[in-house]
Amino acid sequence: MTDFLEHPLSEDITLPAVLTALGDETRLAIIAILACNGEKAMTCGQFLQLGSKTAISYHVAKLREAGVIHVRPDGTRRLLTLRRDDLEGRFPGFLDSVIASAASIQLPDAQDSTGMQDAVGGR
Amino acid sequence: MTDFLEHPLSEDITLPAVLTALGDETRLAIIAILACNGEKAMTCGQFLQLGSKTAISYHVAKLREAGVIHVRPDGTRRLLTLRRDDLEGRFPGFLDSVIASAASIQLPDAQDSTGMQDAVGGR
DNA sequence: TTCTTAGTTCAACGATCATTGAACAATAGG
DNA sequence: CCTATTGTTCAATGATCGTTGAACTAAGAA
Repeated sequence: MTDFLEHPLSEDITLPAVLTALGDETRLAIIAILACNGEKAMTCGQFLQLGSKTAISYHVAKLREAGVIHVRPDGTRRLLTLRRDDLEGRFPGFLDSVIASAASIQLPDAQDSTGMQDAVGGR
Repeated sequence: MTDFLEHPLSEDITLPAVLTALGDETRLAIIAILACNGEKAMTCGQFLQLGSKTAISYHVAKLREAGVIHVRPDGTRRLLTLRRDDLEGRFPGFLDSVIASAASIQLPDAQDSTGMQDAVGGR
């Protein structure tokens, strides 16, 4: 596993890149879930409701490369956090409005019918 | 010219569609210019600095289909306006933050070196 | 009518996208 | 050691994207 995860510097985060990164239902769901999880980091595995292991890895990389999230290796896991402060500094008010609007979107539910089960609470 | 231009109803405007529509430098420039033009409508021809006639037509259609702008036929022209109220109703604060952030992006300048010349005023 | 202006439509093209499955790497636990 | 667990990488696939140029439509002006 390449341990040097590239993150753009705050000042290198661009609006088109962020908009493109968020213009996908899966990635929007990821940041919505991250946001309503407070400051706590989450792992890739907690998003498997949204797609295959490979797909999540792909989308997480997109969000990281755009500067939307930070990814920190922790053993075999990756701890994901929203880059709230960096985004607020670059595009004031933007992330909050996106999160507020995205929160009302129904998450693509997993292959059972028990509702969100522990989609947000983690496991 | 098909005179029935399809616009999504306000309640059918989705966040992923809007984010995707704005995740392109040319389209971001279009809405930034529209925004700093106040309430006044603009025509496609006023954006030819940003690309060919065909390209502008393509991007304007994308913005319209996503619900970001309204397009009204007026003779052979199309009068473009931002759907400010509809977007504010659906995603409060979103458009303003995007416009504020996009305003500081340098517009792709035309093929001369005189700066922005009449980038906003049209030709 | 003819000519011009404003914009659309179409087919083509190369580029990027999102997904899949198989293989792999790295850590953790027995 | 062996074996899960967690996540990445790769090649392949079909879909969508953004641009181009040519042809076209619609309206206005001479």
